[in-house]
Amino acid sequence: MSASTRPERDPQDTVSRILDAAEVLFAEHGFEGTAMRALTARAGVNLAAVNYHFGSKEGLFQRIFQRRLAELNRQRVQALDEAEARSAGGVLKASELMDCFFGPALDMAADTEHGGHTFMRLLGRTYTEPAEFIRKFMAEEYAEVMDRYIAALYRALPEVPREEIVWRLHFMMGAVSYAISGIDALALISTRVNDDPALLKPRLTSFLLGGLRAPLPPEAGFA
Amino acid sequence: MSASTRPERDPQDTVSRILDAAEVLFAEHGFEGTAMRALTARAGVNLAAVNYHFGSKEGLFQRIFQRRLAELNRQRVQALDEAEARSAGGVLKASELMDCFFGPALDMAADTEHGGHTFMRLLGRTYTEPAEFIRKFMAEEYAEVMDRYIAALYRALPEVPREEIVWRLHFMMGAVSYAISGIDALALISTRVNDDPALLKPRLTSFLLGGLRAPLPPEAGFA
DNA sequence: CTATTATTCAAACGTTCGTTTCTGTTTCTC
DNA sequence: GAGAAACAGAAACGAACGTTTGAATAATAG
Repeated sequence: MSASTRPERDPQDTVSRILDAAEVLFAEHGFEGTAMRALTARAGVNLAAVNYHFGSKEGLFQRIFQRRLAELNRQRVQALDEAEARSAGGVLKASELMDCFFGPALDMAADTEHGGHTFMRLLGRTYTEPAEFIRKFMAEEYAEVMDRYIAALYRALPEVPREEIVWRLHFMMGAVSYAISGIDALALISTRVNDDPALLKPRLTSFLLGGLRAPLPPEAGFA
Repeated sequence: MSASTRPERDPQDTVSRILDAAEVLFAEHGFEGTAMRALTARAGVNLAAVNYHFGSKEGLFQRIFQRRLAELNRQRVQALDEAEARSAGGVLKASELMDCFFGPALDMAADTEHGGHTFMRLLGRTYTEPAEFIRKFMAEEYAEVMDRYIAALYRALPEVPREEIVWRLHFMMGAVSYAISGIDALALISTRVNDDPALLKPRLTSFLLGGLRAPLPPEAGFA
């Protein structure tokens, strides 16, 4: 059994096995709550493999976000590019912009076969546990796409002050993030509800559009 | 220096000093990310004090939620009771219900002097890191208030299916939670924005109402 | 005052953590 | 096929973790 045995493991396999296992465990137990030994055991690799391939646990965490978040925001920018090209200089409607921005995120969240859903849950978690070492990275990754969408939304809704748009985009991202983290939090507020993921997107879209186009709040601060 | 020295420490002080310090650190670094030694050092108490007074780290975590969450949901039920009494059997408007439900949360989040703001940040985190031992407790704590508000919202908006109301309440809680966690996540999406906490409440309320009253999504699922 | 209880404290417990080291094995290069 | 580079694997590293212990001190009751 020397010349006939095939190599038992794909050479590039170890890295992606670690990434997949880590995505699941980080999403489930958080960064601090995930032990290297549990992680490597799930991936079926040696304990030292993470440090060898990613340098450290933090390096692994960062790499997970790189491969997913870059792709997500690339899709968002591309969707906006295409929509703007289609409109030929005209102003895009807010509903179109919403589809371009949240569509890729919701599609990724609906993908349960390639880990997209898992990553979106992890992303939702990470917004609320802003580890210092990931904050700067996230800000860079989001800078371009945010600037472009805020500008486009302002053109679509000139009657809404720019600052209000920033706030409402913030609110919307919160709603989406929770909607994706989904069943867990939903079970908190009511037992047994139809959680068909195919229905989430239209539900969420109409809710978000309603919020985005809501009447402006009464101006406070006159005293 | 024997008879003249006063007792140096308030007897009940240790417990609340621990609770306050833990609230801050759990909100900042999460449950797993907070070390007992860092916690007791911040509180200025002995390392063993947490286990003595709360049994365990988990016991302390649970106690934090008991003292705040019970009060929060008590205010919500009371606000609903009073509104229903005022209306004398009439149907409450959705905007009134929103004020009753989210008002106490936003007020608590605006209280930076007694730790209310810190706790609401911790609460937002905890929704997304559903530790098994806290999930059941949260569900119990929320059961009554959720049932009552969902029923009241359905009376206010009979044209919106009950299931849609549950979803939209879910979306709204997500938006509120992110809005409260606030500046941190907001800095991600745009630099320099007016973050006056007094303006948050009206901003958020109009956004939420817009979403709650939005046109229903196109019915999917005929295929 | 004495006896009892409640609390504080320093020290140590055993365990688990992320990381490193070093040896063995495979894979590529010439 | 020899040498170099890349990778896998077992074992150990020191540090930090949550918790426990037992003695010292403060408060309380009879």
